[in-house]
Amino acid sequence: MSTYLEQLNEPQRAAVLQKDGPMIIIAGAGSGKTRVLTFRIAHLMEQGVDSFNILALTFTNKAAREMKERIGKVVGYSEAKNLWMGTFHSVFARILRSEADKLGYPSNFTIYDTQDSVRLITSIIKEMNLDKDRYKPKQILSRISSFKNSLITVRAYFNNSDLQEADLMASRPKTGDIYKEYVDRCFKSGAMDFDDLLLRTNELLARFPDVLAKYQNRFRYILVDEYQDTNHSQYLIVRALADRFQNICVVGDDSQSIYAFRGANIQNILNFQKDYPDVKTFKLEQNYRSTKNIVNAANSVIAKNKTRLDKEVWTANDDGGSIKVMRTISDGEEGRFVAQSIFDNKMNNQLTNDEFAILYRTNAQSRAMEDALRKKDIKYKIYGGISFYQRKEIKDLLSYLRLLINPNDEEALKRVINYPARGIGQTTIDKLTIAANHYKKSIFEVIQTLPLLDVNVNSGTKTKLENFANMIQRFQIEAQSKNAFEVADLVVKQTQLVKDLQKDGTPEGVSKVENVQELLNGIKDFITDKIEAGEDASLPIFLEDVALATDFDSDKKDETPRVSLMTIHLAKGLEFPYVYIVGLEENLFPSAMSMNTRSELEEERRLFYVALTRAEKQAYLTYAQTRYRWGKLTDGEPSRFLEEIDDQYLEYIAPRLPEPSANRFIDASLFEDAPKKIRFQKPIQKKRKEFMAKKSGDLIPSKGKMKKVSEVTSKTNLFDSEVVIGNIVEHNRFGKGEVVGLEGKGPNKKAEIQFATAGKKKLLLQFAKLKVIG
DNA sequence: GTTTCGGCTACGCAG
DNA sequence: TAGCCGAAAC
Repeated sequence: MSTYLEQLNEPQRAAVLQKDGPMIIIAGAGSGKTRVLTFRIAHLMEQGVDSFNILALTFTNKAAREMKERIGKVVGYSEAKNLWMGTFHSVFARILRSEADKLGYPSNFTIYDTQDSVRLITSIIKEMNLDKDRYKPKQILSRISSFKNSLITVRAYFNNSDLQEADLMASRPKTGDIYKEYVDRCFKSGAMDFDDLLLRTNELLARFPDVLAKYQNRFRYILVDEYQDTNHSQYLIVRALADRFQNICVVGDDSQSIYAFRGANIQNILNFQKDYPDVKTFKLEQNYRSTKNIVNAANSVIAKNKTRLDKEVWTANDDGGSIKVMRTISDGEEGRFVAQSIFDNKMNNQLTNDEFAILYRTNAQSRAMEDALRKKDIKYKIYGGISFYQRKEIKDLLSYLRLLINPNDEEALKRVINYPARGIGQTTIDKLTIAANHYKKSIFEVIQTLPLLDVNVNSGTKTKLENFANMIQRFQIEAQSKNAFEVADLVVKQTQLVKDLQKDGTPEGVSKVENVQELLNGIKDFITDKIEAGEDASLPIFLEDVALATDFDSDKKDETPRVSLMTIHLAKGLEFPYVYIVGLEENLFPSAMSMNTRSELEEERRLFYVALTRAEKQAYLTYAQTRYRWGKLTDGEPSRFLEEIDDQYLEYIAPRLPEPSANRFIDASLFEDAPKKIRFQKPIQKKRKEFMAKKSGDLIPSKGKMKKVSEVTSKTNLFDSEVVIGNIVEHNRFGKGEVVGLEGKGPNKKAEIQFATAGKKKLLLQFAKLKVIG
């Protein structure tokens, strides 16, 4: 028996050894799921399954890379290289490229990102003379996206009176027309959006039985990770591919299904047993990641959900510390608390930045955290938000590259046709667009054949257009003999893109130039990496990687350790010793938009479950009483999720005020974001009010675990985690002193302090108003 | 045709 | 607060 099997527990081993037939692995948080998947694939290969016949669909490209790496260690890298492993989008984008002609697409089709899609829809709405306030482009796109994810094509839409009626009732009767135009324009541009990558794969497999047979035959063993987050479109692809051999293994955790908003259907995992009646079920319930306190607290919350598969997550790990709950007066103070706490934990426990993560519900919350971390000089990295590839200067350069690969790419063309400015304005673009629709050509084709067409542009503009088209064509010719980096470099020089950025001279301009440089370096790295791996290093592949890249994919290896900041959605699958979950307020988390239905609220609760189960050693939960939202100061109440955690796992801690500033009596930073106005508490339900009062220390706590009350004085009570031997502290009466000893536990914890003037004293931390100053 | 400025709106998560 | 869009000025 191979040695790796000995590293597994009983259910893990059983799941690895189950070779054929449909199977489902219900994997609780931190239950060693990746290890099982890895070993299972390695085991299949050792059993003689050709790596070429295995398809593994992961949630991120990074997960795929890491898994390949680990499998390589077991079975050898040359074998592992042939595995088909990646996200749905990247695997099927690759397959679609090789089959594109069957669907009438060029193999160099562009992948539109959300921004491209929104811009296209915006221009369609404008061209159709529709009210953009009624037809909000983002909303329309999300509706179109949900159509596509449910395999509702334009034709299906117009055959479905319910859908049309729904749009009519929503005062958006032209939704179907926009959908049709959007699909047509994408097709004409040789572009697929994210949803098309799945929809067109379905189309390919449905319309071409020989293609289906080919891939069924190739992918004899299929594994799908994070199955609870697959949408209908993905579900159908998997089912079609697995239909012949039925060797389908799905892994997931219904408690961690958090992507309903993009069409994920939790029923896929709940119904798997119905889809494959002879399915073998495995449950991984032992958590290896977190302390008992964290696991039990998370269990106590998720138990409130009704829609669940039966399972019991447990751990043999230590109890660990209680989960710390912190109330602050503002989002700014919340940030300072987190930064201070990270600072203290680092000092007291000899930790590095990368052992901490700050998780939030919305990207907008990162700012307060960033400010506080920067002030404390703590290095951090933000994941998500506006990614590198979405920056204007980067997208502009990428658009040139896209355009020379696929000149029909309308969104790319519109971005660069007048950037840097070359006298081709909106009026001209509008005329070209009309002509393109009329002649059923792409805009680029219209420009190329301008003399033959009846387009009302003056001769000066015609020359400018010709020059532009000639330049793109020159790039295309050069691209045939040059590599991706050389082409990009040429584009930068010829278009004078960098010169344009340099001329404004502002710090933003400088950083933009640096970004362009970084992109060029990125292309260089891409080429080196691919050539080393013996893979395709061409420009189209680079553009595809970029289009499907997530923030984790561009992780630099050499960097200094940093605190990770990200949304909870992004944190799925990750783990950190210390986790701060911030912004635990009603209307923020759970989100105000997710409180209308039970299922929405259950999804928010799963999201909280995901957040909590990221923590290995210690979790902190914070909330702010006031917060800037939409540029306004708003009041908040503590999140219901705080109430839902069984109280025995929580500890409400006191604010530790920031380090003294130059003026030791008045700390200016305390007032930076003081509420500009004081509002009266709005009437709230009794229970919540009591809860809030309790958590905030205004009432005497019934269970005696509340330890702190004062926020007004500059000195405050200190607790277990916050004072260590060697700390310099300050006491109201005794002045400064050094902590020379600690004894007792919890509320009885005492510190022995050598005061400079008052001598040695033993003080109960629970009562002594101390301030750590060094 | 290009640039700038002011008003409006947005903060829900993502491949 | 920021980013976007349309109007006005150049």
